[in-house]
Amino acid sequence: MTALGFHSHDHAQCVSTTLAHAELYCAENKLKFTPIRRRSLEILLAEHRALGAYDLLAVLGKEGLGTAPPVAYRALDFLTSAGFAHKIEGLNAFIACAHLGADHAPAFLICTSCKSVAEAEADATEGQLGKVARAAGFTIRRTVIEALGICPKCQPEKPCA
Amino acid sequence: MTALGFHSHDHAQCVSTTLAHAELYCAENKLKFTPIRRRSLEILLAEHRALGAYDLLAVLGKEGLGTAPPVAYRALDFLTSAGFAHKIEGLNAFIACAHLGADHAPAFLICTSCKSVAEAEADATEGQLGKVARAAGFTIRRTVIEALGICPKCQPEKPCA
DNA sequence: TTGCTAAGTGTTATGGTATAACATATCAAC
DNA sequence: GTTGATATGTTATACCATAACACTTAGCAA
Repeated sequence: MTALGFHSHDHAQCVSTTLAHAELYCAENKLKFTPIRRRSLEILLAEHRALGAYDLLAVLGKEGLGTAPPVAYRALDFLTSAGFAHKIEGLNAFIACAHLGADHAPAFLICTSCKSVAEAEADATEGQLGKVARAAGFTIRRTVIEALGICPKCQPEKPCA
Repeated sequence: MTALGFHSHDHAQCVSTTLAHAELYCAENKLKFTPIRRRSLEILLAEHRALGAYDLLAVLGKEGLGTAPPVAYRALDFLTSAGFAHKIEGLNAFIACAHLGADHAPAFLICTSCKSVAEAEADATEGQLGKVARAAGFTIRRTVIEALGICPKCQPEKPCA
């Protein structure tokens, strides 16, 4: 279980391979990876940051792909349903999935200084939350696990670039 | 570590003792527990459910304590800062704290059927999230840990009253 | 081909959440 | 009683999200 997002990597490749996986996944599951949806995922992938729906919409608008809010929300609904993106509840914003394809319980480390977001796997049913839930007779359907704080690049010793 | 909220209890007493504790805490810390703030906490305490800011505002309004949104948000800011209430990010709603006074990292079990909310303690820095954060060199300042699911009363066998 | 159906898109309007900004009032400390 | 800090009143606005309906497109069946 590692947290992707705070270390450098070949970003162009990370984008293109993720898109390719999404393409494949849609083909296998008879999902329609339309231009708006594909482009929306590309836009999210372009950053390891969470984007608001209206941020996404602004980019789509510039490219002639739609200007009304439902355009963005529909694309985001599709991407989150397919597991290609997640919503960061603490920010009312969305981010491309870093572990594409798997049905998983994501956890996020969110830097409040530079706004970058790292995604980790956290099977909550095995952690403290799972223990509490079982003890209470509570059945977990979905978890929201987010840590707000300071990423390694933004630690006091080396301020964020 | 237990999850309060899904079992029955003496609610009137739970409200009054919590208010008394809040009163004491404010006196000790030179915080001003004004009528709006006190009444807002009472309103939240009256339910083991999360209330939206505008739900709270509606009640305050009926009682002549203010009708404009900032009234509710200021009261909620005070209550959350003092640790008397928490925001449930997944619901954009607020709930009275069940472990008043302690500076703690709350975790919530939220029933999507009857909307009741249980609060548990979850010191995230000791769990999986803490491990991931340390491995990534990330410093946690605040955590959002919420499980959406079905509470014991709402399990299929015994539908929610 | 035609026609049906399901899914996607375009658009308008509206609802729900949250805060900026500035005026006024209150209260404790000096 | 003046000052300064904090709280409140108020208006306006910004941001986040969805309802509802018209229209289009793709895939499939007769």
